[in-house]
Amino acid sequence: MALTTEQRVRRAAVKLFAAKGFHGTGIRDLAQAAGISSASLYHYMGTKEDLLVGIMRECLDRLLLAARRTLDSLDDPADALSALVTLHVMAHAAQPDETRVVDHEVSALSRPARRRIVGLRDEYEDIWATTIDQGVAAGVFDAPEPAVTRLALLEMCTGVARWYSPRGPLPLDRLAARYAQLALRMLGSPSPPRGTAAERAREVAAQVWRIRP
Amino acid sequence: MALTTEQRVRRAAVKLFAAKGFHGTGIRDLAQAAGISSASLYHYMGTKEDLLVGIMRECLDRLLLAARRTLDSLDDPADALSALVTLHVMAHAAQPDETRVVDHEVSALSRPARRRIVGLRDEYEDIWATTIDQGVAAGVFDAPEPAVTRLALLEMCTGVARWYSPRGPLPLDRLAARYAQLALRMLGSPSPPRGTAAERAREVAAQVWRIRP
Amino acid sequence: MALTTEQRVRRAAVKLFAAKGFHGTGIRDLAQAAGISSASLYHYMGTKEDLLVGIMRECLDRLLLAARRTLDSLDDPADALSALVTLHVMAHAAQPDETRVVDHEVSALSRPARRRIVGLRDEYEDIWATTIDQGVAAGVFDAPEPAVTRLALLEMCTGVARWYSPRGPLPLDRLAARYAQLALRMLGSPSPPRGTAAERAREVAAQVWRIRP
Amino acid sequence: MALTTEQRVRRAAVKLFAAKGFHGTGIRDLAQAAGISSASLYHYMGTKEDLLVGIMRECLDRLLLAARRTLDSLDDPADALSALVTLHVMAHAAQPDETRVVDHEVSALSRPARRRIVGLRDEYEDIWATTIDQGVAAGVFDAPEPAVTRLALLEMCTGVARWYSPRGPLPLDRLAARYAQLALRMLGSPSPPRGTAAERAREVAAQVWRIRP
DNA sequence: GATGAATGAGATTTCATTCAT
DNA sequence: GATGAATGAAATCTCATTCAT
Repeated sequence: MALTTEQRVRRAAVKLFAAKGFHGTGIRDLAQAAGISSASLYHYMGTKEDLLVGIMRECLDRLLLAARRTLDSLDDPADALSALVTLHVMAHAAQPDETRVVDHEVSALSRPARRRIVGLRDEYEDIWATTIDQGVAAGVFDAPEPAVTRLALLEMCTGVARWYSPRGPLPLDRLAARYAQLALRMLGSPSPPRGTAAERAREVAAQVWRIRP
Repeated sequence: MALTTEQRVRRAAVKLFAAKGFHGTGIRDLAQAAGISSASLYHYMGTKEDLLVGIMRECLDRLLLAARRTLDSLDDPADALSALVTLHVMAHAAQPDETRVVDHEVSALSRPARRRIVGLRDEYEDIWATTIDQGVAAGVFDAPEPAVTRLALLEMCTGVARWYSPRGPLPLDRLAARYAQLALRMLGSPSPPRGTAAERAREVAAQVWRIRP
Repeated sequence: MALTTEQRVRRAAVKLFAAKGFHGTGIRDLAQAAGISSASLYHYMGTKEDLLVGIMRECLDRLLLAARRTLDSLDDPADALSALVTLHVMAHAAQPDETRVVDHEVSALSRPARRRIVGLRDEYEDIWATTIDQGVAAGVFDAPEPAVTRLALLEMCTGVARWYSPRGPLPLDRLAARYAQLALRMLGSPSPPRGTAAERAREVAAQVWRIRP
Repeated sequence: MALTTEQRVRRAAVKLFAAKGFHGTGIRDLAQAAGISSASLYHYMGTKEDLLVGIMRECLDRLLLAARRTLDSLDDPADALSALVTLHVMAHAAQPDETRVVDHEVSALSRPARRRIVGLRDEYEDIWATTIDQGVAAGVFDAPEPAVTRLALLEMCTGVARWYSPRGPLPLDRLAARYAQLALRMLGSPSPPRGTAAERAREVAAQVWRIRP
């Protein structure tokens, strides 16, 4: 079960890009962290940018997969949003480095790569937008400016990656539940989140990220 | 009222650091954007890092000043939090570049500079923490995990800098009001934000950032 | 009358590109030969390719200038061809490094640069083609395949850059005269080259390359 | 009749060295063009330089062999020179890549390899020198500067490799005949080239290079 | 025979910074 | 004040080559 060199490279990159930024991370830093020479690095990646793109793609692909898989079995908008928040928070708490890279380094991408990555991000955000709209239409959400509310929610949840520590006092599932509560409050939703949503979100998280809260 | 060269340098740096990151911005980029030679740059700044520190200091100093000045005349915790949210949102919407630099480039600082900047940031966040604690103690806020709520609030409000555009459909004061509402909802506060808080926040914002909403 | 650094760079490049080829010459070789650091090199050139293009352009520009200036005052096709050969040989004998670079390193150019340089070369060769055609039309040249003859002539004369040494037994003007004779023989021209052509060619060579035979 | 891997490597090298130069051709380019991995390349060649030397040796060996075999059966200097020109032109037109490599990449060789290759080239040129000298001695050639004439002839003929295309309008034997005529004109030889010389040259070319004009 | 893995050395180019003018 | 000239260090990436499998 030892890691392959390729995996070691990827992990080193994720950690360093998150800590020092893409431009702040040198090829030598990467090589040293992966335990190989900087020339050998080029067996496992194309350019440094390819490495970045790979990290971002995988992270966003998983987020999209998780969101879609979850919503497939949830009809109630409050449940759906609850599940989205739970998943998003779990993902960002469990993979803070990956998600921070996705969040912070878009500007480091070349034009064509940026277009692709932003496309994925937009797909993901569209899922949130749709869910919110459905809740508003159903009369269970109160969101005068749905777009503003969506962005507020997303930024709030994404921010978890910037401060959550598994070594802190709050276990991951408690954190996620708390955030789901905050989200429903923001939407003026009277109903407390039902267990089903959180249950479903946890199942999917376990499948997609192998998170076991 | 023409800008001094020093101001031009500062503004160019803010824009470029925000757009491409500190490490992604070269000294020559700065010089070109400021309209001087890269050698002349060194008359107006110390090192590149000094420039970054200056930008961050000023931004945080203003935020702190604004927060303190506002709270001086507000007793009610709901009013106080309302005002803090309003100020924070206005600052981040009106100065997205400055605040993004503060937010994203802490890792680019050397150890001693980082300590100072993080110190300022912590001072600022302490004001929020105190305000929340007071609301909880007074029974007007429902925040089982006050620290989590504080971080959720801050990330939500800070995120404004990443997406708000003055050319969008939402005027700044409406945005701030909406965020204040969201914040109070998150805190389970029954009382709608009173006009005084927003009023006071706008006064201070006008003094500190010359924002006229 | 000391050389500027830029001139030293140019000369070093000409010598090294001619001796070891463009790809065989490293940036460090250039810097060392020019007596500056490799970083300083970039004050005086853009990229290594820009340096190559500059060398080629200048060389071809001069060749074109010389050819045009000469033909302006020569009507007789035999005289004209005589003068072209004389100029070409003098240029290639006096500037063997420049001309060898033009001759050998076209394949090292990027697509757009190559297009420009080959364009210049074609302009120059067109002058030869026209001159030969005129001689054939006038009945003074016998060239069953004018294009073949032109290429044979050009290759023969260009080759001078690959072997001629000013330290050899043959002075430059004797060499040029000999080549003019060979060229007219190849064209089956009965008339010996008149003095006017060589005279005119020498004048122009003195103007364009400051050659004093 | 499929090619062996070794032949594929050799041909790929010839093509690439001719097109991009020795230093401009990477080991990976070679491997890709030969359809094997770059590590496998080292089963079929020693170093990259060995490959170059092999190409040059073979090319020059064949040229020498052809020249010697031809002259064995030709006594008349005009016939001999005619045959030399014919052979040289045919070789350079039929194998432009090989001959261009011989011509352009001598400077890429290490000292000892260069000595050997230049030795072969000198042997070959000596054959031309001797033939010209004999013609001069016999009074059939007019060459005031025999060495200059030899170099002019060789450069003219070698140049064929730089422009001749089998897809052009001129068949190979017509081209060779034209060049033989040009050569004899340059030498002031009154006699038209007799059929025997061309005949013999064609026979040898067929043996040595399997050229069928 | 064939190749993925590996690398030290070196490629070109940019970096932030200094200094004489 | 302003800048062209200069540079050591470092950037990303490629080089030819070796070797265990």
